[in-house]
Amino acid sequence: MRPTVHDIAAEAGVSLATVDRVLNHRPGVRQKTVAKVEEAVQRLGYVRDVTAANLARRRLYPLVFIVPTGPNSFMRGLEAEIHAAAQRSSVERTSIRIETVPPFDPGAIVAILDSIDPAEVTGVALVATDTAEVSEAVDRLADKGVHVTTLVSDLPGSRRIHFCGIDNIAAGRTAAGLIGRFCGERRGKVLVVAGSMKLSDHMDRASGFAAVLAAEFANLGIVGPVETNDDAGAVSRAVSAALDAEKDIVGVYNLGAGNRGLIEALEAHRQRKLAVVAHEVTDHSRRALAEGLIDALINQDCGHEVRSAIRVLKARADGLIPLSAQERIRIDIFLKDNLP
Amino acid sequence: MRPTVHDIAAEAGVSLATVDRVLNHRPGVRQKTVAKVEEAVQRLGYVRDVTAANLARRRLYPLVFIVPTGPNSFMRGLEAEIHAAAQRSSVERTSIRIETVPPFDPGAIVAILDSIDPAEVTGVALVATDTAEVSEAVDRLADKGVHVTTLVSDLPGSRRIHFCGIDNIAAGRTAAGLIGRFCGERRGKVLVVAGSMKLSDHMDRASGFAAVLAAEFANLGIVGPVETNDDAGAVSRAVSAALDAEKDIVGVYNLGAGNRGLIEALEAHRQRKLAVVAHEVTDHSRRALAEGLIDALINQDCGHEVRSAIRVLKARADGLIPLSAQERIRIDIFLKDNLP
DNA sequence: GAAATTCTGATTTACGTACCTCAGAATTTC
DNA sequence: GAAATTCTGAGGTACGTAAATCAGAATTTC
Repeated sequence: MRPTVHDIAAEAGVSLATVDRVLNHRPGVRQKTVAKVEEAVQRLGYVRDVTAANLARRRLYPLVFIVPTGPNSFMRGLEAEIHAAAQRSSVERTSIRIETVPPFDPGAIVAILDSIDPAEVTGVALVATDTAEVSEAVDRLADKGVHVTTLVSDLPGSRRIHFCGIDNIAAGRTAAGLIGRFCGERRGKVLVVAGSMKLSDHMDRASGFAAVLAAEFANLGIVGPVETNDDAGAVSRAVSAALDAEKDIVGVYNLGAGNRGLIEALEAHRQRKLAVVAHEVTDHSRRALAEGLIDALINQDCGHEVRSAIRVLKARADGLIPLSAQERIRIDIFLKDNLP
Repeated sequence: MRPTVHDIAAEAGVSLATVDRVLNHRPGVRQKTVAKVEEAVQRLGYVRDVTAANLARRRLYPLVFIVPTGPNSFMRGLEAEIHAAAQRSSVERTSIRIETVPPFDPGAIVAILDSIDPAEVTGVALVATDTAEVSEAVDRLADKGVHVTTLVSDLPGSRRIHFCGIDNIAAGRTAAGLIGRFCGERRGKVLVVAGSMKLSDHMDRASGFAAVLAAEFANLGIVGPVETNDDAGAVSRAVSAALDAEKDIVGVYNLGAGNRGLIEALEAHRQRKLAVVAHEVTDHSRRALAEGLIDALINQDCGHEVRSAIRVLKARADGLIPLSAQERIRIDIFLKDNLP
């Protein structure tokens, strides 16, 4: 049988109240007694029953999620996953509020961050644009004792406690590895399309991609990255224009959103033999993958990301350090053959 | 505030004891009263607090895992993950016993399955060889009220409640998609190496691979599958022999274990340009991927599989139906660029 | 050495559920 | 309509922990 607080009270020769004080770092216990209790804990291998503790403590975890609005399918999927997590609130003792902000609008994010009351919120998860003002607002929140974790796109300089997203440099490298291998011996250029270099995830993907292409695929060069602000129309125009202008383009890597536009352009250039890699499985990209317009999709499971963010924020609220190995978000690669 | 049993007692105008009888399907309640209570549950949206319930009932989940012995790195990794899960037993209220059996030995599996006492075990997870005798032993256990889930390799005809593993047909298809694309315009053959066609996972991979190669890559044919019983020496000899005999082999797909042997053979044929795909990330395969001997690894996260098996068995023991979407194990693809 | 302060123990209630007993009400049976 | 049976309510204890109160012991202060 697993030992309880009663057992360690008996073992240490102190009362239940004292054990409780030591375990919960409450004052009013002599150093010598603390040592006795801790020794008993060690000896019996006591571990607190978290479920019983939470029951007794009636603990709640009020969390805030900040996500951009707009037609971006991935972000809408993310929001859906947050809603799904909110449905499980009663079971997980969370209470989740979703705040939406216009995309690419650091000011709006800052306004929300600054309006958060530390008495009412224990943790915040946000999809960040990587600018100094957002970073500073995150630090201000951290000062107030609210833990912040970034979601999908990181804020490397800030005091966020964790990043719930994929390693985007590795994602870019992977895209290069795929396109490079898909092109085989062919010589030519790869068109790189990005949303905004204000997003650290896009920056990272672009640099990872460029690095591997340069190092391992001497037969391939790069056109771009072209910035589109993740607008499908802009993506479509940019890709069409590039394909028309440069006849030696043999591959396309869309590292941002707006796959609808990418697909439109590809449909108009079906006769070109292109190795195409894009990000995120959505209804559109899934169809294009099945049809062979896109060769591979790199995906991050936003359900995992949301659940991971919640776990991390809850753990930190309880003063625990989350196991980073457990919380790693994987870079999923989908061909049409392993699409779920 | 989330409603409790007290609330629904008040709402239904009955006593706590009656609510308890209804919720736990205990006898002694008139049909009319049952309806009143169930209505109140609906109206207030009551959900049982599972943690409190488990606390009160001091529930334990004794589980048995059956895994093959032998040098197979993947199986050793699987066993390590089961041990890791056993470490968390006190938190998860499980008590996990690991039974090992010689690989490819249906008789040994049957013996263990038949020796399991339903009074002492609530669930079993096993790595199965797909033979009729094992399938029948699983059904006998199911009759006795012990839930069984398969792990890694499935037992399709049996009454196992769940398969914790990847879709191996899709895995084979994916391998074909990768090798096909990696080969580009080249013409030739792909060598397929398998462990044993007695394992349903190997069967499935082989058939998925063959189907996609035939349908989509007319330039490529198949040599094999060669059976090696997952022995590294046998794999090495088989690959070397095939590469020497057939000069038009342009790719190799090892769908079983024994990557050590595969790597040995590839090292001896470094001058050949081969698209190579294998399964499972281990120390050896990881190194070979980094060195470029292997182009891609298809992986299943055995940690996920073990944790999923535990969740499923616990849920079924409580009479719940696990969410199959949650429990899907993904087909991971690793290039050297996204290796964690 | 008395008073003030700090520490410790004993005891109690609570969290939400399970499960038990016992008495009394309601219903059925003869 | 009495007896037998079935149903329901009231109340309690338990699970392992948190948190509070209060009294008494130990220690410090003057």
